[in-house]
Amino acid sequence: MTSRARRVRPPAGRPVTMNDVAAAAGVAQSTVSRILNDNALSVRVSPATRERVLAIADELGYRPHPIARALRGAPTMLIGAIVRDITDWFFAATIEALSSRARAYGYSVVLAHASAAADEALRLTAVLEARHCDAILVLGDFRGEGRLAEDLRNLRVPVIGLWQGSEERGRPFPIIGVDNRTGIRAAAAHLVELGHERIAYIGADRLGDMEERQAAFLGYLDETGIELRQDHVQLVPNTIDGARFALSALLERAPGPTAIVAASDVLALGLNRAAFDRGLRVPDDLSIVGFDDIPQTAASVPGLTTVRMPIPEMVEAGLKIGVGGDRWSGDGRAPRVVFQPSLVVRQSTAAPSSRD
Amino acid sequence: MTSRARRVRPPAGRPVTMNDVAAAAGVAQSTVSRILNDNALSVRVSPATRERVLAIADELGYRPHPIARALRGAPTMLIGAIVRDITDWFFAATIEALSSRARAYGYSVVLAHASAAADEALRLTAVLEARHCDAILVLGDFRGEGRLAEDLRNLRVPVIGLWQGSEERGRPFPIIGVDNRTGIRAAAAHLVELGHERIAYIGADRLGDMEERQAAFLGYLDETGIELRQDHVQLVPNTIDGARFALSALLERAPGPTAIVAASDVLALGLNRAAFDRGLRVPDDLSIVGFDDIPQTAASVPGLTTVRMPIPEMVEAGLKIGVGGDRWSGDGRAPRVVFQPSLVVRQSTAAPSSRD
DNA sequence: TTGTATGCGTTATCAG
DNA sequence: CTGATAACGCATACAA
Repeated sequence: MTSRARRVRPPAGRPVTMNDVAAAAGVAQSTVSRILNDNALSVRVSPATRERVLAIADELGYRPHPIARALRGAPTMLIGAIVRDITDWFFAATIEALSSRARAYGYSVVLAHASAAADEALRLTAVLEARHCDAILVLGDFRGEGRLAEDLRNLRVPVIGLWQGSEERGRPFPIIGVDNRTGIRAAAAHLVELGHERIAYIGADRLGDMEERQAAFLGYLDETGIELRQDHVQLVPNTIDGARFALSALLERAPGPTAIVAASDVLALGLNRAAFDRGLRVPDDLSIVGFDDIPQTAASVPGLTTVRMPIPEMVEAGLKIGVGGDRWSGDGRAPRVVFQPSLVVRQSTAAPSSRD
Repeated sequence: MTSRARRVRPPAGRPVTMNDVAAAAGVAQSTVSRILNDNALSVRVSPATRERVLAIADELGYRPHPIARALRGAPTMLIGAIVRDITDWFFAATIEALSSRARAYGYSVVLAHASAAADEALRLTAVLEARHCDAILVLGDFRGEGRLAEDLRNLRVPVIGLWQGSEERGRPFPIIGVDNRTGIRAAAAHLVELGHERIAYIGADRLGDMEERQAAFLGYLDETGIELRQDHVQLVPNTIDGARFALSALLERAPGPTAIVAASDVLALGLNRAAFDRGLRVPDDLSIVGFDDIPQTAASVPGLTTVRMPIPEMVEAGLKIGVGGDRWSGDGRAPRVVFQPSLVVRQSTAAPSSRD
């Protein structure tokens, strides 16, 4: 250890910059920069200075300043997730999958939920912070939030929509969705095959995917000639309590349904709990089939028959388009990817009991 | 509209900067800057130029560049959340609460989960991106991730730990926790009052809070003179499947427990489902009490007796210390806030059935 | 009242 | 091989 080996720590209380390292090493700051990112550089530095600078950088505890890098145009390695309602278990599961998958790409996730009291200022905020991000995933349907759509349109970063419903209104960004029609028809067909004849539907209003599921349900019953009472279609908030409310409405006029198709697992699980609270046994007195296959179904008593949504695969597809190999150039038609759901039969569905 | 009214849009394909606005308005960039943040400025600009510049900024669609601002030292309005396991429903609920509360402060949340395959590089990443943030909340116990702790220590931003367990090892940052002892004793006392005598415990290993709960449970049984069989304490992963495994183990040697204290709701819900799959009725054959009162309990059949964790309040306290009015100066002892949990009795607990 | 100049921490392009 | 120097977009002390 030479007499010069002990170097002056720059005044603690301030992060160590390249300048500090350069000063301590007696070289130019640009030299430090070159050494510290030697990856794709054409110029080479002498092993001697490299060693020295690296050692000093380490000793001083130098850490690159991501914001300064970002200002220079480097990617921020941040993915923005604009989510309609983070309290919705479905979107929670989505964020979980997104966060996990994003990490595989080296990205982290910035949450911006626009839900509920989404007044103008907040929508703007969500968009402003978006400029921190390398890509934005819009999770869920944001119809009615006209301003958000417009803000997104003016953004410089790629935007990918997931679960936006399938309407083709010339959206300027890629969309990833699911074949709701196939999913719902599988669910309804399953109930019909079990022998149910009074099948109800509960869903939520104003949400693209939900509306498609409702239409698919009505279409299927129509085709198969099964009668559907008007009051056996209930539209409620997509919550546990919403489902409770829906069940009350469905049972108001006898005979009630022997089976219910719920447009989401949240509603299905809420239905299941509400049925229990009313003393109805599932599936003996009431069959329930959900949609999404969220992780919460693993704790459901009884196990929930549902339509599996390939959440991880869909998120992965979104990442590929946003920051991965499938990046969309922005030319021509925005790509649309549609995934196929599949029925998962568990214990919440059975043949209608004979006493009906 | 004068002949000069149509101004040249700066070459689309690049965000509009203050310079663009300045050029279009024929003023200096600094003037634009002054006008655009007129808040606490001592200097005044002429109403004429102000009008003009504002109009042009609007016309050009100027948006401030948050990264440039951040480089100048402005807060990023980002809160980092380092979470041990985002698939854990408890932490999912925490993130939900955090995201909601943070918005009230004008902040968004950056997720960085360090879980599972947390190799060195990733830990560093988590810390690097941290410099984007104005504060960091560490959710859950990270013992064993020694490097993370060290990295956090060197950080320039305030760090607040939540649910780290209560050990007082001279941590250099504020901690917010819950009184595990009181919570577990309330749960156990409830079962004892119902008449249970064979009470088991299941929890997870290596987690600060979990260990405290276990110790509290053992201590309580000891005090009240209730016998505890060695194999009636099961340590498993904090998952639905972990609980399933634990139940198998608990029932291996007759007589099995008539009641189980689970160290988390995830375990309790898993237990409930596993009991159902084995044909055990809850609470008739088996009483279950959980810990946390996560939102998923609202869908549980039957309703889960549990110990309520004041998640929103705790998150709020963390935000107050990190970015709110209770900011910690860094001097003296780091503050510790301990919240009190409370028992919520629902349907998963009852007196042991007489056939036992 | 407004313009000029400087710096925040990097990276990149020049010269030397 | 290395050292100046100029951006990146913005805020601000200082000069006019």
